[in-house]
Parts: sequence; C-alpha cells; structure tokens
Amino acid sequence: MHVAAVPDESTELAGKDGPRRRGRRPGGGDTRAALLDAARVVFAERGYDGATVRAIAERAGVDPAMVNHWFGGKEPLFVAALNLPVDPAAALNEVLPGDPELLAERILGRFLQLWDTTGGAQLATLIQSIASHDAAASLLREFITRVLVIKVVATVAPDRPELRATLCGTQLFGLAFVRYVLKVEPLASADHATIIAAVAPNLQRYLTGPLP
Amino acid sequence: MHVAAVPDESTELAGKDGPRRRGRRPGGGDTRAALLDAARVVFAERGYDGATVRAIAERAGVDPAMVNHWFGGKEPLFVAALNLPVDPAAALNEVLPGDPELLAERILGRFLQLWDTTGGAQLATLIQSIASHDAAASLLREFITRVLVIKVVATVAPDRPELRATLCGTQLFGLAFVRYVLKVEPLASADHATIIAAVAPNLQRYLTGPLP
DNA sequence: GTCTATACAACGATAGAC
DNA sequence: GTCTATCGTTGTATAGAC
Repeated sequence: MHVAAVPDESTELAGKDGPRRRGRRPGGGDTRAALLDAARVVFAERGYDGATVRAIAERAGVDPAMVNHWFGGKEPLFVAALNLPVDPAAALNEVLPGDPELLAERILGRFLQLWDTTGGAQLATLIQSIASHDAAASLLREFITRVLVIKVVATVAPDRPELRATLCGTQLFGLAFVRYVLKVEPLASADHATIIAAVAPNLQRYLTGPLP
Repeated sequence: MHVAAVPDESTELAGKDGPRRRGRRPGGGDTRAALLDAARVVFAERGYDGATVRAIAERAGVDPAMVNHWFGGKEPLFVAALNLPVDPAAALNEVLPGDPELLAERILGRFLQLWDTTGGAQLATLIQSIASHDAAASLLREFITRVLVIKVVATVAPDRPELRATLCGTQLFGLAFVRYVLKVEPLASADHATIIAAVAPNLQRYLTGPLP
C-alpha cells in the first residue's frame, strides 16, 4: 500500500472560482483544508459508510485522488476530520470554575445548550460514525481518557479519577444517545431544566459522590 | 421501490439438515424461519451494512432471491430479524420480583451477566446497527416505551413512569456503549461487583428516587 | 530544469436489482 | 445467475511554483 507524504498544515482558504485547471494550483495549498471542511460536513451528514470519497471531493471541488494524496485514504481523512465541531477542552474549561458540588449542573447545562443549538442531528450522526467505525471509537476513547479525566474529574475528586470519568461518560453518552439518536419521549423534547434536575444528581455522584 | 408481498407469518422451525434441493420444498415454509435465524446471526456479527444479503442467504442455505420473496428486501428482513437474541421481556420478568429498592442491582446484574457471557461483541454490533439504521432506532424506541415502561417502571414507581424509563435507558445504554463499543478502561474490564456498586445507586434513583 | 500538486482514467471488488 | 452501478484506490501525464 502506497502512503503519500503529508506535506504540511497550511490551512489558508482560497477562492474556488473558475474552472478546474490541471497541475498545481496558483496560490498554494488550500486543497487539504477544503477536503477537511468537506469531510466534516459529509461525514456528519451521512456517517462513515454513507460518506463517499467522491462526494467529499466533489464538495471540496477537487479530485477524489486528492484524498489519497493528502491523507492516505478514507479512514485517515476521517480521523483527521474528527476535530469535533466544538472544542471539548475549551467548553469544559468554561464550566470548571465554581462550586465543585454543582459541577454536574454546569456540565449538563453546557452540554444541552451546545447540542440543542448546534442541532442534535449533528451529534446524532457523529455518534453513528463513532459507533460504526473503530478508528473513531479509538479516538474518542483517547479523548475521554485525556480530557475528561485529567481536565475535569481529577480536579474535583482525587480518588479513582479514571473510573469516575468513564462513569460520567456512560451517563453523558447515554443521554445523548437516547435524546438525539433514539429520540425517545418524553426525554427527546424535555426542556433543559427538567433534564438537569433529573440527571445532574446522578452525574454529580459520579463526580464527587461515594464510590465503592 | 418494489415491495414484495409477504405470504404469511409462519415461524415454525424445521430441520436445516440435508443438502439443498431444487424446486419447492416438501414440508413447506422453513425457508422464512431459516432466513430469520441466519439474519440474526449475520446482522449481529457484521452490523447492518456489513451483512450482505448473499451471506445471509448462504448461511440459511437458500437462494438470495428468497430474501426479496419473503421479506421484500434487506431492510424489512432486518426489522423482522431484530427479535433480540434474548427476550428482553422474559429477562426483565425474572428480575422484577423482590425488594423494589434493590431492583437496580438485580437489573444490572442480569444485564452484565447476559452480555458478558453472550460476548459483548454481539451487543456492540447490535448497538452499531441501531445507531446506523433508522428502522432499528424506531423499533428500539418502541421497545423501550413498551417493555421498560409498562413492565418495569410502572410497577415500582407510579409517578412519571415514562420519564423514569427513559432515564434508566440513558444509563443502561451509556453503560453498554462505553463498556462494549468504546471499551474505555477501567470500565471495560471492571468486574460485575464494581460496576454494580458504582452504577446501581444511580439507576435506583431513576427507578424510585426523587424526581423534579 | 526539478519538484510536486493536480486532473483524468481506469482497475478490481462488491453490492443490490432483476 | 447476470447485469449494472458505484465504491475505494492507483497509475500516469501535465501544469505551475521554485
């Protein structure tokens, strides 16, 4: 298998005007960034299997072969594109300061606000991609371990931070799955206050409560 | 889209012994049941997209065209096949009698015992199929509403049974997702006692605890 | 002139339809 | 069983930057 070298991290956008030309583009490397943007949209809309390399390339306005040239294939492109639509570390940092015993409320509030405005559909397809692709699962596994453990749980509860973090993960993932993917009522259309009042105590127990 | 007529609901099991014969089978309708059995195995092993009509038909020992004839296509076959590998209603009935305040422990114990012995891989691919296929999501939505609500929650807590049931769903689904699909440590390889001690109080609160 | 990002074409595989 | 569509991928010639 041939693996192309990946040149650099240039992300400047250039115009997509005019007909496609052969050969090297004038201004320089916007192709890689265009592919990343297109991949995020198409993967989010259709999931990993549903998103075709051809469709991504077409949306980016470049040749499908560019996917191989810049990323080495569909799967590496997916992993690269999985820069989540919001920066999880930043969102969590906004929510960390304050009473540790109310941290769960703040996390849930931010969580719901984020995904309800961005449109739950995006989260739903993201979860679908994660569920149907091992590379995404691995990536998310590492994300959970790193961000959730180190940045959050360890600051409020020194004992068993890894177990606490994964338990928090079960509650948050389950909530996302039931509300945005399965869309089970009455949870699917419950307002934020109701959900927070119902779930926050449980999440808070995982964060700072007694554990076996 | 062409939808073939589905003859009847015959589900009698017949032997799969003997080599394939041409023409109409003598005893009559074991083909439909054989296809259902094969479909459950193959869908569980490879997910919806990974399971091919050909593979299912081959395992059932019949012609691929039989899928169209009996079910009208791959998708209807999938929905019909989603009689879960274990009967959820039966499993829940085994667990219902006893102290209502310890119901969560019994549910979790049965849950873990069931999926750890059956092999978590089967649950993982099942969740993947659910996440990546709307028909499965609809089916599961109905299952949660019917079985979980009516059979369980309503018997232990009369107030807001639907909300309680979906909340329980978030915890159980999230646990399954993190443990069997994402496989995040230390939860992925934690023993049953640890998980029960950690999760049961939260699940119990959803069942019988105070709610807003 | 050299390097390389690019476009186009085609391959092998495999799915579902008929 | 055949047929068609479409997938991911690869080879190769070319155009432009350096």
